[in-house]
Amino acid sequence: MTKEGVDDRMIPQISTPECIVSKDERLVKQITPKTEDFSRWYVEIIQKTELADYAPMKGMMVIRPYGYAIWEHIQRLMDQRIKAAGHVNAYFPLFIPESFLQKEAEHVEGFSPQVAWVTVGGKEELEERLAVRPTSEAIIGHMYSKWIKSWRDLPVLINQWANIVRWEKVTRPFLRTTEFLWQEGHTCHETYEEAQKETLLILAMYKEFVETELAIPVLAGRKTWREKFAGAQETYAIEGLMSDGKALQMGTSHNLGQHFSKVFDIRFEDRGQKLQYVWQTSWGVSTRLVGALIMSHGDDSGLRLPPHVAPIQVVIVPISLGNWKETVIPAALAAEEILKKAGVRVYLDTREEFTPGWKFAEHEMRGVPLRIEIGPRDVKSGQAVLVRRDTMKRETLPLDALGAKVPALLEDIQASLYQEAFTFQAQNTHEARTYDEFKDILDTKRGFVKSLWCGGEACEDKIKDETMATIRLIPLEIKDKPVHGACVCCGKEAKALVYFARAY
RNA sequence: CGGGGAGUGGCGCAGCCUGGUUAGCGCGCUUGCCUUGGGAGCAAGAGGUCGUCGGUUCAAAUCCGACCUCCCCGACCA
Repeated sequence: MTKEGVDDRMIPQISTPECIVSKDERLVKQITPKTEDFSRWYVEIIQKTELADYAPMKGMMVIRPYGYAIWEHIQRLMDQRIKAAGHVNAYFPLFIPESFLQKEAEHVEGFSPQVAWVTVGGKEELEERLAVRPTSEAIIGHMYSKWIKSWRDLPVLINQWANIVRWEKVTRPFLRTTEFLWQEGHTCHETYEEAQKETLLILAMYKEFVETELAIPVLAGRKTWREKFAGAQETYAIEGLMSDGKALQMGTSHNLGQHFSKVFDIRFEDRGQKLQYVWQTSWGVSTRLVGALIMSHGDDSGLRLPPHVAPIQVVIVPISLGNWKETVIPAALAAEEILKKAGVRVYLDTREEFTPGWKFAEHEMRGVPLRIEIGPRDVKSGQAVLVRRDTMKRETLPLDALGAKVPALLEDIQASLYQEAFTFQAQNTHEARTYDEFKDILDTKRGFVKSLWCGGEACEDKIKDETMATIRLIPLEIKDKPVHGACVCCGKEAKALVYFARAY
């Protein structure tokens, strides 16, 4: 499929209407309502809208064309940003020798429970078993040590788009699967400061990306020691609040310090002719973002896709009445052409085996941001009926105004989806000063809980044990502004203001 | 990994307890007619090794065992 075009294969392959519609009722009835059972709603949306399907192996899924098209838009928009920030793409091997993985002690300890191993090649037992990459720091570190000799070789700014395998015990489509797709950036710098600058630059880039393109507001901040990436010096992340009140980590950016350069011997001669270890970063976002889209914007009728990443931005449904093939179709084709010229991903649904009403419900479920209805009445009056998926509001528009108006309308939908999610996040972020207050909020309201924390792991663990909530982030600004007050858990002098939540 | 639930045409289910001709139903699918402004109607068709493997039995969707997969609640999880 072309960048801005809509491939025919993007249209539904299997359709299973199961309901008779009366005007005032919810149209898409084959999905369990969100409020009734969020988990069930989530998996049903994925299957019925053909985003993905379960593979026969535990924890693995097939990303189907409609779901993959969303990922391709995410890739495209993210790749542009990564390159604009000076990075280049490369590809490293899927397999990593066990000895490489074991060089960084914390790294191997953190990942070993989740690593899949290759022990046999053909019929030969391998001398050294190979890890299927759970992340690529080790293999990339090895290569960097060969490539970097001088400060003139720095910085190294490389990204790769790849698949990753982590043997998870509990899996859910898109949110946590045994194999997933992601991008991982791996950079090397002359100084700690430069690496730190890169780490925060990427964090800001992720936040801007997710908010601009996915219309999901996120918090950005630092992770606690407990939640940090195995092998990193500091981990930063963006966290979104899903519409069931649980937080989702949507991207991480690590300052690796010299942890990996020391064990992989990545050294360079600096400007003062001294041998030094490089300072590194790594960072990634994954197909989990597709899960975030579903859980942030979806409603009881199905998906609501932000126009920037929607495989189909506009669907034109011709109303088949009377001699519609002679009257309506030419008008619909003209409208399609105008929209294509305006850069809109448009699909004209001329399938005759489905009624217009059926198509309305189907495209609604699949989250198409804007529907344009053109019928005999409209052709006569030279207009079309537009229905936006986010608000379900309809308006009429002269046919010759489509080219000018629709792109702006799509931007408006994008903005309103963001605004709605932002309001939700704001309304579900609460402050708690006492532990009783804290527990009450988690029990009755969920969402983010903003509280003071003493910095002790004992409190962090106790809160997790008792409430299932974890520290999602320490906001960045608190480093500069010391806090005053008591820890929400132990009451001792607090060191930081943090966001807690139950998380995926 | 622990506790609970489930697996029968593409989807949703009945049948199982109490084994016995041809495994049913709704939706979808195919063909034809007729329709189409919010998931139309009629008619005729196609589609199943009942999750897998093994056991009991003259006989297994049904009883027994093991395994696989999914869902829920925990434990674990950069």
